Amino acid sequence: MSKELSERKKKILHALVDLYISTGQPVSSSDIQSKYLPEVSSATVRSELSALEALGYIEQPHTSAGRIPLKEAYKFYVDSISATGSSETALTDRETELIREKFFKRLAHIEDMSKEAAKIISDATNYTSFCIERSSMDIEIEEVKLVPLKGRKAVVLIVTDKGMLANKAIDLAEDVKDEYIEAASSLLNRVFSGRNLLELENFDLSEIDVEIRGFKDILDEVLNILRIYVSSHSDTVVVEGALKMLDYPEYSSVEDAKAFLSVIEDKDSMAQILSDDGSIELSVRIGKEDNGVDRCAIVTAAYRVGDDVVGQAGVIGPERMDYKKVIGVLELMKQTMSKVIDTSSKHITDGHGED
Amino acid sequence: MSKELSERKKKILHALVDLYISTGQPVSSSDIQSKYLPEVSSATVRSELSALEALGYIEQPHTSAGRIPLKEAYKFYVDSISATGSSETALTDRETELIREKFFKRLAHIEDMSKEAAKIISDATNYTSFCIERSSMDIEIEEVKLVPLKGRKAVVLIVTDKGMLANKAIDLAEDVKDEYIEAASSLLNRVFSGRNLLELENFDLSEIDVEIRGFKDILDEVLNILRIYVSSHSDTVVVEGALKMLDYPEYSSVEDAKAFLSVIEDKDSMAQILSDDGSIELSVRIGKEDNGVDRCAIVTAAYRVGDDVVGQAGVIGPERMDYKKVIGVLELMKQTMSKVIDTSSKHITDGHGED
DNA sequence: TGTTAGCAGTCGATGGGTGAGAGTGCTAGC
DNA sequence: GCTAGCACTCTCACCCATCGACTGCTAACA
Repeated sequence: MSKELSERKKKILHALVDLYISTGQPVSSSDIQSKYLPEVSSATVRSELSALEALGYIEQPHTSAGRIPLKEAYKFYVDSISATGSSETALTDRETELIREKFFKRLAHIEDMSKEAAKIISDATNYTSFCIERSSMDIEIEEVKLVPLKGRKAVVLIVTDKGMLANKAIDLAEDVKDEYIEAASSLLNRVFSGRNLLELENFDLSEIDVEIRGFKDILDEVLNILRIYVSSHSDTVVVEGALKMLDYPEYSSVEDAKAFLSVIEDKDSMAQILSDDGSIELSVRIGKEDNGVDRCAIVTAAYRVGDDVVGQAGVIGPERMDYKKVIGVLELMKQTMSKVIDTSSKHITDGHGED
Repeated sequence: MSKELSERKKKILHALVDLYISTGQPVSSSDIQSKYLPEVSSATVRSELSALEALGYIEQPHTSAGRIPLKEAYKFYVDSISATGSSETALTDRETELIREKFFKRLAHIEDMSKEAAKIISDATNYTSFCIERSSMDIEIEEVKLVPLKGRKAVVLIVTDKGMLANKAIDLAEDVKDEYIEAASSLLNRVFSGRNLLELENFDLSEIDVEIRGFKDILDEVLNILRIYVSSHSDTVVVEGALKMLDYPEYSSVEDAKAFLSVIEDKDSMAQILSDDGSIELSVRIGKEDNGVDRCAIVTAAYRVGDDVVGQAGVIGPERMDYKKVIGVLELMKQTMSKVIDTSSKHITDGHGED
């Protein structure tokens, strides 16, 4: 790929992508000429176009058709957007304000923040969006409580520095005395307090078997709760507006639609697809992936609190995507998410049990 | 609709639906004759067919095509299945055993039982399936506990007769003494113990304002937790295999597919669609609904524990559905679900908190 | 009266042929 | 280096003829 294109070639290439994004139709030399380059003739544009085709930027579906952009053309286009101070023409001030407002208003409840964020992004862009929360698992247990209930039941409470708590009702073997509960409580605290959740994965009870004696069952229970917690709180992926992709002619056949949806709805494959560019500020990937989302472009942005990346959000759509708008919205998301999380993480978060 | 069809008409109608279900193509007189009625000629079948058409059971897409079943024909077909001791030919013994085994094995964890059940049904039938859990809300609060944690935090535990528990960390205004906690605990118990969750919806704190004094905040918190619990634990709907519908030619256009999927994935509209025949043992609804799932058949079965309907599961598919198989699988579901729930409801169920 | 064979009629699906339209590449001239 | 003009290519939409699948009807038969 030759490093530098002439200014006119750049202009033409940019125009072609612009037109293709808005119409979805192959772009002809005269389209470009009349709307973007009135100072030259279409024949000139044509010769430039065949040069660009030789360079691998664009192609013709067939001889008598216009040109459509290839991957390289989109890359060039995205680069040229980011270079020229992104959010300049993408969103109007009014739109920006509206979206920003939504972010601040709807993200008040931190529990399903990623879901709400994905919704906002999908609504604003009209593409399928996703949000992935990287659970750092850098969570420390502060306190473990064993609370006796009526009957032979008890509840285990686990309090962490991030304020989360897991609880589970357990059956006790027999009616037990307060002393037993207290002893168990203090043992549990000695064993678990101050530990990081990650260490627990290969935690061996025998390390501390001097004292366990009658408490083995309870220790096992607690360990089990923690393991379930860790495994169920790995990265969570939320997808919103999956069906929006079907609005675009790229996915007008049911087979394609089905293939797309089955990848999109499988959290695991999504997590994997997105794992590559976890920490990249703003990543744009275009074109063939060997993983089922062919002919797609994926734009992701990481949001962070302080220096830590806590999640990513993004958009998945046809290659022919309104990159300007998408990038604009995602920039907005980054700013607001970081702020919202930062302010709300000071409060303890809640969890309500499930049946 | 004339009350009784001649035996031969019944046989022909049944044959027609059978053939149409398996091929999806309009059925011709000679198809029926050769495969189901070799003792008469196709001309005879033809005259019977036009009689059945006049009766409103079947129709011709166009003059030179075979007949396809109408709603009435499906109804007749389903009735004739249920009449002849359903699960006779539907599933082989081996299949039955396999499915039954799956039910017993995979439904061990009661938390996501409906999800698993839906999965099994969808796998077994190859149709989109759903499962709806009717949360009776007939839940009584047994005990409320206020557990102090380190710092200024405390956890509210609510234990119900169904074993569920909701918890939430709350901030206390200031460092409080044990006596305060104890007093609050006993007040909470006096106020809430023995109450049914449903009464709480329009519960007025002022009723008991004699004693609340310094405890108003905590009472509010608890009430709030309960309300959130009630609202988030209304009927839950799970859908599995939504994309399977797209395998059937009935939904080969993207528009149709999209319309279908957007109804299916909206829990509320699903809940509404299914609310009609909540307590019906086995309900089959075929054809035009004014709610978005056109040209669909919906088969639902209620499962119960004792006399209470605790949920429904079912299948949604093209009118041209393998009713024998579906009904067979759902029968199996009813039996096993009831048993599984009954045995496992003796244990207390757990809930682990979320962040 | 019910059943059957035979036949004409109807309609959808398929496939080749045609003409219009869109866009290009090439060439010659400025 | 640019441009006007023109020949060329290819798709798309349309028409038309043909084929095949069924039916409905009629007349004959038990």
